[in-house]
Amino acid sequence: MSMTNNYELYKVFYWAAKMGSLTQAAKTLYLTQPSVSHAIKQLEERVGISLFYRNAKGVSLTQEGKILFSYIEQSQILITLAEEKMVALKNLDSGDLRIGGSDSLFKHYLLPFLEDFHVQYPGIKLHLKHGTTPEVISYLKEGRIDLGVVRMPIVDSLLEVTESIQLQDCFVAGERYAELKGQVLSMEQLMEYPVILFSRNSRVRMAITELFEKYGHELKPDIEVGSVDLLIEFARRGLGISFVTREFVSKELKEGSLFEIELDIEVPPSNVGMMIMRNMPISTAATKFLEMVR
Amino acid sequence: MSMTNNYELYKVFYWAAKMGSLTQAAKTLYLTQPSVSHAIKQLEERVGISLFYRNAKGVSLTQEGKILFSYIEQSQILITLAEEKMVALKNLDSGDLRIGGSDSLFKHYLLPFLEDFHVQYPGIKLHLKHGTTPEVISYLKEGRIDLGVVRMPIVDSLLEVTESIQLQDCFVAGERYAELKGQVLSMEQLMEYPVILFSRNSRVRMAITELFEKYGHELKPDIEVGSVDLLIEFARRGLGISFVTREFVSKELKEGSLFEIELDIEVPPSNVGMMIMRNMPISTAATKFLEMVR
DNA sequence: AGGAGCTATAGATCATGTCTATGACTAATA
DNA sequence: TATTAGTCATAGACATGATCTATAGCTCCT
Repeated sequence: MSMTNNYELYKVFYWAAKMGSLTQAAKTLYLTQPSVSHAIKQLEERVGISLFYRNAKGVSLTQEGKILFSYIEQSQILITLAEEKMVALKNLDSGDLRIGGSDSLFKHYLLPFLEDFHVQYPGIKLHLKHGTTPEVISYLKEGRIDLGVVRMPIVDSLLEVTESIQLQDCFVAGERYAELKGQVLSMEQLMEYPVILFSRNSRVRMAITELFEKYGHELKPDIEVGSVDLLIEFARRGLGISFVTREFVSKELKEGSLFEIELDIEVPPSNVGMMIMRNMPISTAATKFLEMVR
Repeated sequence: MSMTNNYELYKVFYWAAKMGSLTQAAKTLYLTQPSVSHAIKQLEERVGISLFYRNAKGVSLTQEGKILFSYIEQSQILITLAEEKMVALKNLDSGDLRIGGSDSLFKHYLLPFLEDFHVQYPGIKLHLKHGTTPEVISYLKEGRIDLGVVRMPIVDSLLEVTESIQLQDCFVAGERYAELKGQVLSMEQLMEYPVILFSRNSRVRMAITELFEKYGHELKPDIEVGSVDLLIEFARRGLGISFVTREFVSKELKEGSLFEIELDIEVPPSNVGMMIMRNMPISTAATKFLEMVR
């Protein structure tokens, strides 16, 4: 298929032409002069055209050699650029890191790591793609993100999930329901108040719904919102009792604008999971980021 | 200097990426699948980055692999174009043929060959560079022409000269000097008439001047012209006796507008010489042309 | 469950790229 | 003019490493 069947010869040709000397080319290529001489001879034989004039001070291209060189030069430059680019990617001087997850996890969990990473590797472009857990999983499988950050549990044989910090979800309310402070509510009691939940198909929403179901209750929210920020804000304004991740409202709990409502059952804690594709190579940037998170 | 130290690997990479399958790449490259697998593995190790995802139906590029491919693809395309160009040059579907010589030799000697050559190899561009013999020789040495066509003798150790047809120079005149028809003139007698010669540093001019000198005469032209056409035209119009190459005025001699003046000495014939550089590779086009001329 | 793809691995083989040593040549020196 | 110092070419030995065969492991599809 290829005329020469050895592209290595073009590298030798390139340097021989560029240096105007087989001896110099040999030095550049860390070869001996006879090797270069032999390589050029071979190339000429395979192409079937003389490419160089040999004279006492070195070599110079023939008419045909010049034509060949005009192509090969470009080709070699591209390879050099490619190699430089690869080194940059490896050194994390350049590249992309694409992470999928929920806005809340980005904001409340990942942000400090992202900041550190960006400071340390400013050449890496960060792409944050938010979506629900199933969306993030499919992004991952489609190769549109390098890693996904979601709430556990995840069961998918194609994914490799490493658990990160543990988070505790809980119900919180604002001053409006101050009478509940210090009390321990049953599920029935809780459900008498307006409940604010995250929108469907969120993992946290599913978890609490399932927990209530286990005890024979159907937890139906009075208000359904699409962001953790709204969940917090609504609770503060007294619109109801929000089910949120305790760690994400630590500021509000501390300053007292929200308080936690204790239940007579235990809401099981859940972990943050970092997902990557199983048995698939992972980019240098993603590897480095995962190391940082641990 | 080079990261991979084997550009051959890029060829394998290119085809593996292009085909999306190591097995298919192997077929394209006339290799076995393990060879390709091994080559890709090596490239990945040397670059230090995973380039492919391996899955059950073949391989697909990673993010980094895609970046590498964007460079390598261009590079490979250029090499392919280069190889196609080389084949075209070799097959004389493309290329240049640069010939140096005098206008008169082009017109009266080389023209039919040039026509034949052009018909047979229409893809080859012809460059005719006219000049005096020393000029043609220096063009040749500077590599600005592939071959030179001049009048013999040429003595230059750097040149390889092959003699071609023999030409006979002679004096001719037009009707104005009809009285000289049939006469045999001595040099002295000839010199009593106005003599028209080609401009200095032409080989023919030098030859006749030297011949006269040998007999103790100094041949000084009354008119000096720069082209053979003018030499002929001036003689026809009776401005004097021109020293021309007999073969170049055969038409005029036949139709009677010019007649040859016989001398009592013999003007030695001289050959046309085709010059190329000694010990220098010669282009395919030039080789073919030389073959045609013989 | 079985078959038909795919890629990976191990180990043997042998082609060929590379080396050393030397020669031939040219150009610029002494 | 002889010498020297550079060039590239050639020959033959050597060893690297590219390539092969054989085989295994895996995934998908029937």
